[in-house]
Amino acid sequence: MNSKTRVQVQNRLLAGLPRKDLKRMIPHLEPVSLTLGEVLYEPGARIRHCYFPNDGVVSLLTVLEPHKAAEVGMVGYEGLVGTAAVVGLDVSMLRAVVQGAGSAMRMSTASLQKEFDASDSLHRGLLRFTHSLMYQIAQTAACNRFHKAEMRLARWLLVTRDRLRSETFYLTHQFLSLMIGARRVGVTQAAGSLAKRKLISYSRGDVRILNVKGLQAASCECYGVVKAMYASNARS
Amino acid sequence: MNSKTRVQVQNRLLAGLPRKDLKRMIPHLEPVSLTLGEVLYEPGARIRHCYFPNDGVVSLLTVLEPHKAAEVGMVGYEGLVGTAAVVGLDVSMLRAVVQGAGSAMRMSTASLQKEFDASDSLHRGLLRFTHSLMYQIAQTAACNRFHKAEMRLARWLLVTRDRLRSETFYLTHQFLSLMIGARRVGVTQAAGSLAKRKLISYSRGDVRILNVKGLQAASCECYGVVKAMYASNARS
DNA sequence: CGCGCTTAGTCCGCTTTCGGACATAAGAAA
DNA sequence: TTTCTTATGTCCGAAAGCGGACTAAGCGCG
Repeated sequence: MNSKTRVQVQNRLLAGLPRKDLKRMIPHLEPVSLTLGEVLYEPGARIRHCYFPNDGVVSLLTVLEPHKAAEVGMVGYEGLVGTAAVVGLDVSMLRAVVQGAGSAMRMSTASLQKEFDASDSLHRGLLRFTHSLMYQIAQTAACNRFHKAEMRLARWLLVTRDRLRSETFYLTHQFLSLMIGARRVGVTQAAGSLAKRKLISYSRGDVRILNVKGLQAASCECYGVVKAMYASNARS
Repeated sequence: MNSKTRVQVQNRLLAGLPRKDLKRMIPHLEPVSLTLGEVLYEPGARIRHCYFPNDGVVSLLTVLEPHKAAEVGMVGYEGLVGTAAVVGLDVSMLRAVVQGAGSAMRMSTASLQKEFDASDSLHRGLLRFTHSLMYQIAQTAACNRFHKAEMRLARWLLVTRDRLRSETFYLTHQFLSLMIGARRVGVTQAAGSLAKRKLISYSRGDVRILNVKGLQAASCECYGVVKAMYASNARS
């Protein structure tokens, strides 16, 4: 039994495929671990592999300057990182960075392009996911414009909690500031305010979510909107 | 000669199709005029038709509250309004509103879905356009976060100028405020500042761009970034 | 002509964020 | 233990944006 067959495929796009299609893909799928902070794509760089996360989370960031970026979307086990490469746009405009450690199945873009044409199921699943992601990004665009740092932080923590299925994770203020597109100081203040209200605790990178309901109340509606959108997408 | 055959198909997605594919689609394509301010989709409403603009521009907005919205993308003759419907997500999350009058070919989503499956060319063109749009939205998400109202306004005017191929157009401050996601007062101030520097003139809705170079300097880099992205996409 | 509607310009006080600098504090390394 | 590095917490003045209210200017229409 080699490492490939040992890995559980939890990715929803892959798991939803007919056995036949998945079997054909297996030889081209390489299990890889996603380590915290790992950068999968950098803007302007060629996309050589696409990633089907099994667990963990990958954040997509628009980078304006090296230390000025904002997260525009998150991809977990429900999707694929690198959708653009599938249609031939293989130079990334975004930075993709592992934000919650986990594992993924990766595939060269060339192989994936072939499979994309060969498997109707994969084709449909990918297109549908892409559009969900687009809506997520669109919601984030408005959120970035209108909602305060504290609300965005609360939203971000909730989304991350859902994805990682955990109430605690490791994050520095510096990292969070890149995610929600604020200054580190802004994160310190927002996190302090949430902590004061016992919604979270925070200690040197160790975040604990103490009160989910309360955190939802402190976040913006974008959390619920995007979650509902993904849920309805999963059903249909 | 009926009205259908009289209309010039200028839309790039349609014009790029093999004659055979286009011929098959013609009976299902209905020429419609896009009138300024017309709302094609409202969030939550079903998408019944998709639009291939020939000229004019359609803005895509994320709406948070009836009078709180931000534009996340613009679609003109290079694309299609309603891409999501093609993959079965036929409830719009965005508002689509005609921002520059013109004309389009429209098609029922059912017909378009069939053609999407039948025509490889259309299929490829649509997927590629969708990803360009996604990048555009992602850039806007960061722009909304980091750039000042005046820069966003300058960017918006430049993009609109490119799309409409005109140096003058009709826009109220109220309308612009929805586009760039600011208050009407914010638009008044920003427009006043640009006018003072002789980059534009503004009089009761009548906008004239006086100095393109200067306006570019006053705008954020997002203008160039998105423009370059579309250009490279058109080439490849 | 004049009323009323839409569009535009201004003012105010308040909150949020910015950019920069600086002072702790916890862990890791020496 | 001491030193370094990284992570946090705090403070400042300045800028931008918010929400609301109010004035003024153009325009159509009776």
